[in-house]
Amino acid sequence: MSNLLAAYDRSRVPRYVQVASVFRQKIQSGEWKPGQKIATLEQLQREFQVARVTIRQAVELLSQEGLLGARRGSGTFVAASPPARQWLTLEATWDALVESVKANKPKVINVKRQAPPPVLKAGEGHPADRYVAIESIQDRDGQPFSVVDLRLAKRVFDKDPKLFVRSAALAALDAIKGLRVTAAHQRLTIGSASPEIADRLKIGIGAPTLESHLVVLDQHGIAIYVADIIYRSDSIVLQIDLLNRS
Amino acid sequence: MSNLLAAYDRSRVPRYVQVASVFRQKIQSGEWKPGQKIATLEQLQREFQVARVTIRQAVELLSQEGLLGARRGSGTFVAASPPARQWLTLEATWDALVESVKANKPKVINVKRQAPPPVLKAGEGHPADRYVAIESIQDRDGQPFSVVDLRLAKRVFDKDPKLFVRSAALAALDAIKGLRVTAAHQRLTIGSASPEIADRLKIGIGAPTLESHLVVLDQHGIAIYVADIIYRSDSIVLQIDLLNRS
DNA sequence: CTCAATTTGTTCGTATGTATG
DNA sequence: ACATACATACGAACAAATTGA
Repeated sequence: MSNLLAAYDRSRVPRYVQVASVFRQKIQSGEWKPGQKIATLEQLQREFQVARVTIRQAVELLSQEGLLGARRGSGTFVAASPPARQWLTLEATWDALVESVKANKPKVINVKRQAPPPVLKAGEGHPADRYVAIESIQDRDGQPFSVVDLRLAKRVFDKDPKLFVRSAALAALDAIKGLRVTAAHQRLTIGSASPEIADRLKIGIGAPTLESHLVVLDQHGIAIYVADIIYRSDSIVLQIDLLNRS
Repeated sequence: MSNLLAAYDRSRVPRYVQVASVFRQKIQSGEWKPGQKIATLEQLQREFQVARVTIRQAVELLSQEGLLGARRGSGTFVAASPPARQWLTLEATWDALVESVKANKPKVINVKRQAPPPVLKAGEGHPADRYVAIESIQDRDGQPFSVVDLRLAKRVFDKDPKLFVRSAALAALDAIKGLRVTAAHQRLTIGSASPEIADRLKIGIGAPTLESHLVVLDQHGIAIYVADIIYRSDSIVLQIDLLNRS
């Protein structure tokens, strides 16, 4: 085994939190099965090269999350039915994406009728004359899972303002007649939550996020839809059919 | 402005680390430009609602990373040329993916001629008779960026064992004659690094990772290639053309 | 049933890190 | 830089519950 102590120090996260995140992963991956008794504190202490109290703190943390339960004299056990993770599937094709966002009812936070144009990189088309900005939060089961900062070409927005505010803009785009989408491109990266985002997604500041930069072009190569979408990183799955036979 | 103090407490990461991660994001996103003078400690202290020393600690952390520099009496400045991030683009179509991995020279850590079959979920095809396991690390510029845990159908592996060990297995798959790939599916999630992975990728334990579960089926629906690939989450971009007109 | 071994829970002392004013 | 308070981390010891011989 390699040098664990050096690994702990590569991060400034408290050790018991690091240990807890390893435990959590083991439970969620199924390496530790529901109801199973895990190793004793002493064994774990040796395995993770930390003090017993530190293991205890990690166990304590996961007990609060409902993933572990410790019983004095008998041992520590994985919960019989650990809280199931609610996965949210991100789609990687236009049709599937539009279909999946139809169910969304965004909470609109802010609408600016006159907004500065979005920053477009090479290959992201030409800017429209004017843009409208729409900020919104997407929920599922009352839990926020993404924050959307959208620039929409005003010309497009004006075709049906209410529709764009009431429903997911992508679905609205698809529904509008006489509009031809000729290119749609998504760029995904992993970032960390700013204070505003952390507040809106109910996650910690600096917690990992999945950031999507989504650009849609019309038949003239004009960027009519430019969104920066930030998802909470737990509970997000991206499914990609590499051969595109849907 | 919302309640920052509650947001800090949602995470057990030290405050100055949280503040530092916000600063880092501002620099990397370009909101704070190279060479620019940032706000004074007093202003930042008010904005972030933390003590002065806490801001100082965050600045200190980023100074060590070469992103900030503080000069007594004059202020704190963004580095003139912050260390550029090396982006690694993940492709979302078979052809682009195969093309992109051709340049990879994996460091093979371990090869097992007889390995247990991979765990296949619904829609991931049928298992082959026998599998070979290959563990490897992918580097770029001497920096490890991913760890691959691969199960390869033995029948396929035996067609050219050296090729599979020497080059990226996906490219090798594509190169082998008489093999028809009929489906290839990728499932991406965001996870956290186990001690082993942390050690191999030179990141902190529990640091966010991008996990790819990649399954390739042959003409009989047999899962001939099943890989679990773990990437460091910084420096990864996923490009998706939603309309597939490449 | 009793006893001893096992296992978690709790506390003490100490040192260092974090956070505030 | 200082004073203060609390969190983290370690090692060690002891208490309390459980188990099985």
